[in-house]
Amino acid sequence: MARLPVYLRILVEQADEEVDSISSDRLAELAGVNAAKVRKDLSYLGSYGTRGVGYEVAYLVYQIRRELGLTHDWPVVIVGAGNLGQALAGYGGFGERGFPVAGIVDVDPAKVGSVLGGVRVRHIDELSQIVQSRRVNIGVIATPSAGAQDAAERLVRAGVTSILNFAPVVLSVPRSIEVRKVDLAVELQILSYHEQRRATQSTGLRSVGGLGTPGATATSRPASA
Amino acid sequence: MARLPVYLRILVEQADEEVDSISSDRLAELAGVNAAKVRKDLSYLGSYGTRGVGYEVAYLVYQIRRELGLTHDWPVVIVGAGNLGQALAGYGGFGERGFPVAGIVDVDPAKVGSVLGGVRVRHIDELSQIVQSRRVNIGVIATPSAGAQDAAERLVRAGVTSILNFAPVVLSVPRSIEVRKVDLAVELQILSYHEQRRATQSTGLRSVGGLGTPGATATSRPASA
DNA sequence: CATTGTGAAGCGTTTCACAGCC
DNA sequence: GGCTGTGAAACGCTTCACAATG
Repeated sequence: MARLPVYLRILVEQADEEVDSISSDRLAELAGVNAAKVRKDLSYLGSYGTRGVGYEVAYLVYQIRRELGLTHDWPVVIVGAGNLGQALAGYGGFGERGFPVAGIVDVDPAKVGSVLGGVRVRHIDELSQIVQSRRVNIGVIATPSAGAQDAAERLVRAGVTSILNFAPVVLSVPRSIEVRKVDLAVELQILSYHEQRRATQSTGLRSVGGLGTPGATATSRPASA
Repeated sequence: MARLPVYLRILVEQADEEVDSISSDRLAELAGVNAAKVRKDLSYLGSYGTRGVGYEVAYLVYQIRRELGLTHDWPVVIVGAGNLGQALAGYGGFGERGFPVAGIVDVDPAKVGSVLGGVRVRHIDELSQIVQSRRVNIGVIATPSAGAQDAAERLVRAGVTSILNFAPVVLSVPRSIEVRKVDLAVELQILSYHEQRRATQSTGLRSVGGLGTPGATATSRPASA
């Protein structure tokens, strides 16, 4: 599931380069995964490749877009106009990829009014109004930890049904709400874990064991030709 | 593995609130996971709880920190001083959590010299020098997609052994390098997939099936008392 | 007697391996 | 001949269930 967006990006790139047919082998190589996995994944879409040939790029792009619901835009609203909120709003790739920023809100009246990436920061009390008038389904939480739960509750009350949470807290929301979390500290700590293993392994300071590193965890394999 | 940092954060919070003993049940509730999972996870650390009582918070914090290699700081270097790089540098929580920003570099001479979050932006040619003098092991790629592979190669050449990549591309690096990826577009597209399912399910436009949503995927469960 | 630690079962995902097809 | 589609095996992670124990 998390791989479909990756395939999609690669396929779009390939289409830009006038490639119109691709094998599972090649796609796997570009995506840094196993070819059998690519075929299994694509088989769930019900879309068919051609045996002996491969998959038609344009058709696959269409199918994946369809499956992911990317046939139309999904406006998002950002809660929190601090460093991160500003960066997200300013990052053009958001709108480009079908997720235009319908609004940014903050609790701090001092932040209201400034313009970020073409969108004016509004007060959080206007959240419901933005969500309703712009038909927003997806909310992004870019507040400090302390404000995240409140932001989530406001988003849910406003009618948002999916949340992307950048705050390092476990949100408590109704189970019908889809939540995804991006936690920078967690990512860095996982890297730190590997660095530490590296260090202790070579010096033999610690005996054995530790948590598993099956093969090459989350690591991208070289994909050059 | 990815859960240890979450436990750690919660345990530190609990310690701040003067809680000195915690059961797997309670920790599981706060972390939004199953209690058996917590116990299994903690058992890998070799750290022992007390049957009938629970785990000693301070001791667990120490053990997890140790396992994750968080007993000392890991300076990081950020490549790319655009929106995201700026936000990352400006985000204080980075240094607080043991990952001080040792430097920010950019290819664009126009960006060099400005100061972000107390760190002056330097030219990418100085990367090696920063990595070596500051003993940096972890690099963060915050460049546009087009520059990411080059950034990765420079980081590796400079001696970095772990990379956190925010660019939506599959990096090709030696297998000894640990890479983690944070892809905002992928996260949003996964949410879009769920939104789309929601929409089609209720209107019955599409028949059945689709990719699995086992239970409540990646969703945090309510954890209130 | 509440709670840990852990074998064993359950389950979803990955990989293999090859039949089927163009 | 080359490549897809897919049963079946392998694997790893999650959950159960309960014996062990402070």
